[in-house]
Amino acid sequence: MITSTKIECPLGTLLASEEDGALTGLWFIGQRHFPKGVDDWREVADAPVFGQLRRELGEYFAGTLREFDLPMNPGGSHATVFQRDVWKAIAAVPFGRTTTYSSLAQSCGKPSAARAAGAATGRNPISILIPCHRIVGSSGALTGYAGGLDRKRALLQLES
Amino acid sequence: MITSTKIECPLGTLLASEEDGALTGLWFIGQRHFPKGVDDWREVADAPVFGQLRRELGEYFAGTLREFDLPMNPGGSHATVFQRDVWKAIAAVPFGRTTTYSSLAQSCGKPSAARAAGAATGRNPISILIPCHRIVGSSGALTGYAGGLDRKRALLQLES
DNA sequence: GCGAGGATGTCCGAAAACGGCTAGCGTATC
DNA sequence: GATACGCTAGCCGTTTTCGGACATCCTCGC
Repeated sequence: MITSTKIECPLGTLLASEEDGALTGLWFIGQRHFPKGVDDWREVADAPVFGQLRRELGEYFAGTLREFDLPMNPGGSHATVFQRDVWKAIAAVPFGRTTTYSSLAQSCGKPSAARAAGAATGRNPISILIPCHRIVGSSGALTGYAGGLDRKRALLQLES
Repeated sequence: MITSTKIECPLGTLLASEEDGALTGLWFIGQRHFPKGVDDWREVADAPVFGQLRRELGEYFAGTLREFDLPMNPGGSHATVFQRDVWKAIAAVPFGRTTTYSSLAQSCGKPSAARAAGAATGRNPISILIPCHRIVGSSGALTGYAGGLDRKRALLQLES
């Protein structure tokens, strides 16, 4: 059974989802690739991991926390191997730094799959914690963000 | 998290699956439409519902039980509305009786969907308890069974 | 420089194929 | 005449298949 809750942050309202004690998703309400089965989830605001998430997000936006630390399980069961690899590579990009889509592809052992890496980045289920906003084009352009480029800019700004 | 266990019965070995206290599946090992994600499940032989299932199956094959009674939740989340309707209709067929595919279709409000009803019957996730072996062609022929016609014959024999 | 084109894994929509079917006929067999 | 096969053409939800479209980037020809 998946449970969920809503969380307010300076950039808007987030929907968080949890299963078996691990965070499985975090999306801006109505963003691109917003999950579908939401109606089947049960709203439970006080699951342990949600409390921790609220706390850490608060500190992050206050500028006092640079690395999140809580149990995560992105994508549940229907994510592909390649997607998992990409998300893992994204998670390795440190606070305040950026990297490129082709560099991600390289980390996954598929140097020529830059475009595919872009697609996988867009499907990142855990915004902010898996910092897909730190991925930019090889020219340095922002190119895209499922939550909207404004938010991507704001997050990078916050980390600089 | 889905848990599973194996159960022996006179017709072969069964795989049972459970989630949140309800039985979600029961298949003959290796049958047609055997589930796919089995590797992600965890074997836990002593879940409460499994104990009850073992007991009731034992009595059923011994001929002393005619109606199963335990929490069921067929199909998890990715089953179709039509499939659920069909399975519900199948569950309504009493011990020792049979009905036809077209009659099933009728019960679901789609009188001309007999063939589709056949397809849905084949996908029945909970063998024996949802008695898809009690469904026959309009001529009385057995026509098909995901676990093999021999087992269908045997089950009908047992109930006669 | 600058535009065009190819490589890549996944999702999405549309279209085709596929069944655990059936009723309706035309022939064959008593 | 009855009954029994056997074929055929519709029936319909689901599955499979296929063709684009992407949060890209490098190369090659001009």
